[in-house]
Amino acid sequence: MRWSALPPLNTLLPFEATVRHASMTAAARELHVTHGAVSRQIQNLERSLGTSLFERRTRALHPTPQARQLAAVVRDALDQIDAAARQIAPRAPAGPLTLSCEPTLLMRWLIPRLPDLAAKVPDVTVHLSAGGGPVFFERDDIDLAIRRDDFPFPEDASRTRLFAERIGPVCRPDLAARLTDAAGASQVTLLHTGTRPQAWDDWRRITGLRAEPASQQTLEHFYLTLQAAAAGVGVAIAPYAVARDDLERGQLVAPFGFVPDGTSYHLLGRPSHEQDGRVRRLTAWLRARTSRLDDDSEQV
Amino acid sequence: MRWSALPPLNTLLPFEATVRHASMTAAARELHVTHGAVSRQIQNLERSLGTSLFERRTRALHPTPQARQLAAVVRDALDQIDAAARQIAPRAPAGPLTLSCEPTLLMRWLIPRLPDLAAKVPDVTVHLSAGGGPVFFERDDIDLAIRRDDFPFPEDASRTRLFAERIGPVCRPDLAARLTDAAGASQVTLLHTGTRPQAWDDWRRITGLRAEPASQQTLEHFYLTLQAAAAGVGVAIAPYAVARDDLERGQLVAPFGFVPDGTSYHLLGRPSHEQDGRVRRLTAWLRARTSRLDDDSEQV
DNA sequence: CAAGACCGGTGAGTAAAATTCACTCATGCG
DNA sequence: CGCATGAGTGAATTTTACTCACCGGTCTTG
Repeated sequence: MRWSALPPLNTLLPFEATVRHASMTAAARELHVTHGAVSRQIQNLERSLGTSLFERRTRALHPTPQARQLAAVVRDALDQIDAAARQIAPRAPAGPLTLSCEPTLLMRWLIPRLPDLAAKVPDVTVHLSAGGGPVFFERDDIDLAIRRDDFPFPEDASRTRLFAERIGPVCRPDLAARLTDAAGASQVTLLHTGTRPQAWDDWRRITGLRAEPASQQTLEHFYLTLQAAAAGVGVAIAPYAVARDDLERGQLVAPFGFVPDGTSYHLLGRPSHEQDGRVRRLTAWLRARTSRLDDDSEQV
Repeated sequence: MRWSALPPLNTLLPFEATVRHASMTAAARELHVTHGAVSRQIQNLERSLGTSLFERRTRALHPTPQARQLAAVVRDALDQIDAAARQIAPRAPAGPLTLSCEPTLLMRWLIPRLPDLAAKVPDVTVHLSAGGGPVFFERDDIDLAIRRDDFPFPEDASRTRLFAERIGPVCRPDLAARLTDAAGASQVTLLHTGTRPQAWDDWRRITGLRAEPASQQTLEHFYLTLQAAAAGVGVAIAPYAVARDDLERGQLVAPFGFVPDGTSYHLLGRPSHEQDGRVRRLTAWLRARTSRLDDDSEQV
C-alpha cells in the first residue's frame, strides 16, 4: 500500500540522464547502452506514470516541467542513497592503485591522459606498471590490468570491456601516396613489432589487401615502430588506440583506415576490489575515455 | 562518476522490507515473491556494498545498525520519489470504482471484509456488482472484475492473479461422521450448484474419491447451497474462499479438506486505469487479503 | 536540392537478471 | 525425537533489459 505510485526503479537512471542531457542518445552514451535501451526505459516510466514526460521534436527532446521536477527529486533521492551507501561501504585502503598495461598503450595513450585523470578523479593515486600477458594480481601486487582478450583471463577476475582492437597501417604523410601506387608500394619497408609479429598477417587476412614490401624490419614495441614510421623509415601496422594522438597531430596518416581484428581490450580487476569506490571511479573514467576508441565512426 | 557507490536499485525494496520485518520470509510475503528471491536480492546488495547487512542467526535475522540506517535513508528517498510521481500522475477521476465479482464470493467473502477495506483504503469508494463470465468494462461500466480463469480473458485487460481455486465438500459438523462411514455415505444428499454443475465431478476426478449419494439437489448459487448445507440438508461442494468464514465459525466442516482444481481467481482491470493510484491501492489490498486463500497451508 | 548525418521509435532476437522450485542445513520447541 | 521454521542454494524457468538493424522525419551541407 505504501509507495503506490512508485515507478520501476530501474527506469530512474536512464530517465535522469535523459533529462539532464535533453537527449536519449547522449544519456545512452553516458550509461554505455544503446539509445534503444534508454528509449524503452523512458517508455516504461511514462507508462508507469501514465503521463508523457518529454515533448518529442524531431531532433530535440524537451523534458516537460514535470519531468524536470521529477528528475530533480530523483537526483536528490539517489544522492542520499549513494551517500548512505558510501558510509556503509568498508573504508577503502588508502594506498595507491596499481594499474598494469601494455607498454605502448601506456606510453602513447595512458600517460598523455594522466593530467585528465588527476583532474577528474583526484582522490585516486595510480601506480603504472608496464606489462602484458597473464595477470597475477597477488604475485605482482597489481590491482587493475588492461589486457587484450587474446588469451584466457583469470576465472575470478572482474572484467569490464573497454574497446575493440582496430589495426591499420600508418606512415609519414609524404609516404602515403606511394602505398596506393602499385609501383611505389613494392618499394616500401614494412615495420613489424616484436610483441605482435602476426599483426601484418592479420591485417592482410581481414582486409584482403596485399603488401609486397621491398624490405622488412622488426622493432620490439609498437612505440618504437611508430617512432620509426614517423621518421619515415617505412610503414608500420599499429592499433588505433596507440596511433591516435600521432594521427591527430598529423605526424602519421592511416591511408587504409583501421579494421577490427576481433579482439577487445578489457579492464581486469581483483574481485575483492569490485565495490571499492576508487576502483569504480577509475573504471568509470577509463570507460568514458576509451568509449571513443570503441566507436566505429572513429575509423579515420 | 556520479553515484559511484549506488547499489542496484532493484535490491532496495526487498532490502527495506527485510529490515522492517527483520525477516526475509515476511518481506517476501509482503512483496508477493518467494523468500529465495529476497534472499538473492539481499545478497546482491551486500555484494554491491561489500558489507554484510544482517547478522544471521538461525531463526532470526538481525539488521546491523548500518542496515537500519541505510533502510531509513532508502525509505525516505523512495517516499520523495513516490510523492513526486504522485504529483505528476494524472489526477484520477474522483468517482467510485465499480468492482464486479461472482455473487457468492461477493456475499460470503468480499462484503464481510468491506469494513476492513474502508479502514485500510479510506480514499477509495467501491461500487459492488454481482456478475460472472465475460467482462465488458465499457458496456457495463465496470472498472475492475474478479473472475476465475475458466474462460479467456479480454486480450488487453490488465490482470493480477489473486488465489487458486480450491474446492471441497462441506457439511454440518454432525453429518461429517457419516461421510467417512461406508454405510452412511450412501444415504447423504449431494447439493449441486447451478452456476457450477460440474464441481462434484471435478472433485471426484481430482481426488479419486467416490460419492454415492442417496439423492441430489441443485440450487442456483453457492451461497444457497451453503445455506442448505448449514441447515443439514446434505453435503455441498464449495470453493474454500466462500466457505471459509462458515468453517471458522464452526457452522460447517470440510472432512476431506480442499483441493486445487487448476483454476485461479484474477483481478481484471481496464488497461487505462493501471496507473491510477486508487486502482493500485485497491489491488494491493485485494492481493494482501487474498494471499492467505492462496496458501496451501490453509487447506484445513 | 539531393546526400548524408542525426535523432528517436520499433520488431525481432538475444543476453542477462530475477524468480521459482525443490531441496539442504541448522535449530528451537513440544 | 520428530516437526516446524527460516535462510541458503543449484538448476531451471520466466521475465526483463538490451542490442541490432531498420524506419521515418528533419536539419545540414556541399
